[in-house]
Amino acid sequence: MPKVTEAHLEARRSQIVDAASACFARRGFHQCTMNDICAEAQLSPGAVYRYFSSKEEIIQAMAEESRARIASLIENVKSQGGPPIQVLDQLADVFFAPLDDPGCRRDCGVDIEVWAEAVRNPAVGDVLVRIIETLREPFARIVRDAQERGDINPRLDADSAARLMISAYYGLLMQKALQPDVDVWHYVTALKAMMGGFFWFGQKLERDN
Amino acid sequence: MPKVTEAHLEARRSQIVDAASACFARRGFHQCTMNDICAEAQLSPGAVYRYFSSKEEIIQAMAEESRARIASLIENVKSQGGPPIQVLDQLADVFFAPLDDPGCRRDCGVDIEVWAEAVRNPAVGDVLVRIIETLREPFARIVRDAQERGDINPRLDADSAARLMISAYYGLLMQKALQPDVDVWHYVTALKAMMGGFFWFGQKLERDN
Amino acid sequence: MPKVTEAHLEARRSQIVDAASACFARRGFHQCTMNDICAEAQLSPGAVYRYFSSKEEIIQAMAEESRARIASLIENVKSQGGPPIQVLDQLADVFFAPLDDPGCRRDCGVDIEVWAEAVRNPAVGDVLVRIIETLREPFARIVRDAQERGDINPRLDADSAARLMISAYYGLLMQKALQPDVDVWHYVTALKAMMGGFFWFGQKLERDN
Amino acid sequence: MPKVTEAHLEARRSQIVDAASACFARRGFHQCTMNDICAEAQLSPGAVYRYFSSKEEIIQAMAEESRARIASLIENVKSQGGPPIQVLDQLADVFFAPLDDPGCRRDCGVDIEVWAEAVRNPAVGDVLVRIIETLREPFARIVRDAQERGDINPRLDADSAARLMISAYYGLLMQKALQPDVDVWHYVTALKAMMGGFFWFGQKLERDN
DNA sequence: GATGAATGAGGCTTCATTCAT
DNA sequence: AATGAATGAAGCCTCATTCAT
Repeated sequence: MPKVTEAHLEARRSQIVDAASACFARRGFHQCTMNDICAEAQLSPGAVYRYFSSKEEIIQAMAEESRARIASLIENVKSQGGPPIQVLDQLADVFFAPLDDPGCRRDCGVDIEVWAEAVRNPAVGDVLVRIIETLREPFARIVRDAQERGDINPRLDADSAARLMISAYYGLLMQKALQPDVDVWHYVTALKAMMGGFFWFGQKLERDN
Repeated sequence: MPKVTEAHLEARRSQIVDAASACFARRGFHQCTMNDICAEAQLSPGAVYRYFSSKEEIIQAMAEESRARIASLIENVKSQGGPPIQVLDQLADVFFAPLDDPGCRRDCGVDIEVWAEAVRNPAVGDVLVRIIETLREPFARIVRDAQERGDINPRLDADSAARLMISAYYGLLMQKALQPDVDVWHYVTALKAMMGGFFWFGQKLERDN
Repeated sequence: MPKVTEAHLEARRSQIVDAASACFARRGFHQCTMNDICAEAQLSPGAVYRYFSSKEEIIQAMAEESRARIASLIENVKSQGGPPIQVLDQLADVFFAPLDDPGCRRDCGVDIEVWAEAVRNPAVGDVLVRIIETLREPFARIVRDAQERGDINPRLDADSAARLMISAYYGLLMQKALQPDVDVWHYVTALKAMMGGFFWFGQKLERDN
Repeated sequence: MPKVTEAHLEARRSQIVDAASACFARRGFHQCTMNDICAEAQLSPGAVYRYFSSKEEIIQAMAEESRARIASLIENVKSQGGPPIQVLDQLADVFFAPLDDPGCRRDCGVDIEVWAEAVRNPAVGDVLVRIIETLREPFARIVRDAQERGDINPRLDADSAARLMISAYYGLLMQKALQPDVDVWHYVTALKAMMGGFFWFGQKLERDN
């Protein structure tokens, strides 16, 4: 009956990662002790260490969960089809909506800490690189497809355009972490205008305002 | 003799902050001990604590030094005058150039760690907010000035535009920290194209390619 | 059906003690966890604890097994009869032969650890004392018998002589544990020479070379 | 003034090693915590870790101290000169005397634990090997010298003879650790008889009884 | 002003043992 | 009889900070 065990194993791992997320959000990585996580997960240290062999591995799992969430977000939007501009619009909406949540400050903080961790910790770094690639590839593909169809200036570097969009997202995330009052939708409007003026020949700027 | 003392005090503080920067770049904040910093600064712990009352205060000072550097960069460019588009172009060049340095990975790492620290630590947070404002204000002013002169679409939210530029900078910084091979100048070209298509009515996209 | 149960119980205990011996030989007592032992024995912790109520009890059982082996070795040799000097010779051969095995380093290590354990742990201590007595008694008896028959100097303290023989064995065991290249048979030859010159009046030294 | 520092450093190391010896004697290595040692040494954990980077390193230092003590014992006796048989006699007296102390059980226990540690821990193993060699070499040299002078049977393997003497010492140490009532001087008498009968042609057994 | 030895709270992790199933 | 997930006390060690000199 590996089914039960497998399910149980995943349930426990989730339980722990969720508890860790909550703790990290509350106090940050380095202020947060394993005991905090254990208490939050209502598990003993020994139990937690059955599922993760170190604090770092929990962070890794958290990053990976984050990656999977992002990948499925993108997949969802892409699977609905539609013209590139609409796909990009929807992606923008889907990604930025959570940043408008008043409680997002916490999650943004964790995201930045994960990023900081990634710089020093190759295992986490790999996951973050995969997140970047998970974002960059579909963005770049959309741009390239549109370029082939003649909708976008063909001389534009698709990868750089994709990276700019990634920057738009993470850059706002960072700013919101410190200044929660920044207006997300004004920012998104400006972003869309930028993408519109940028990408589509003859696109009217007015559409975005 | 307050003059001498003052100078000495500042020299020591600089010495310590520089040592700390080097250590942080090498191993990261939380991996880096006060002893590491003391060794790097060739000072005893007691001496270091004469100038900074905690590790956190050193980080704060480091962030503050970073802010001052950024402010003076901007001041330099602005003081040269010229039309807004040219000022922005030059700002972009000045800011992004260091990211093209092969050794920038380290410094980017420290920047991100400072950001993570800022989220949990109000004193550092304040400094980082001032950095954001140091960037946002002149950017927004340039946009607003251009709007008043009719050079930029008046319906655009100047603050959001400024924040997008900040995002473009920190977003690349983050990506470079994990993927040092990203091409900075392709990215900057795309960024300028975006700003061009975005801001200036009638501006030709071709100018950016 | 107590017979079946009894047999099963003993089989399980043996299985566990053997597994423990293997683990201890591999990594040492204190480096070796109950889980290691369980894995080696292909048994769950719960099962192991059904047969032994603590790790210490396993060590005790291992020591006891060792004692039984030693006792039967001696019994075997003694049951073959023969003059004392020949019995001693054969005992020496039987005891020292295993120390000549290239893999003996491991077993020697375990023996020494058991000895160390015995010092702190009365239960194990008792078993080790019985081992000493298991050796001392027959040795001393052989000496005393020979003294009564006039073959050995009657003024010699039989117990001390027996203890010297025990020392000769365990002393080499210790040296082999650290220096596996020590030549066992040179050592044994010297030992026999010593015993010969020592015990038997008129015995020629030359017999041992 | 490196003098002060150097002296202080050695004093502290001694203080710590002494405290550790006391603790180990009382409770054994693995039952003894770093905190126990700190308390015994009246030092904080941090202080202890300034001088030794791990518990294991303390054990190593203890073993090394033991080696030095043994080496100087031997040096002392040898420097007094005299015929080989007399040197050996004196060495025996000097080595075995401490085993007659009623409190020796503790120290014997520590010695055995060090030996057990040496089997698993190469650093300690090296020190123990040096101890063996510190004993073996002078013993073997004495034997060889006597052989050259014709005092000892030349066909005897000097190294094996030396190792037998080492065994005589450590073997008794082990037995005393478990059976403190063993009579040391009976044992030594028997040992000397053995060496006498063994080594010296024509030597009368009666001299040893 | 400077030194650096000392402090000591507290972090991460291990592992012998238990107990619900 | 057996399983193996869970427990939780306790160990080793770190490191920001202090203070006697």
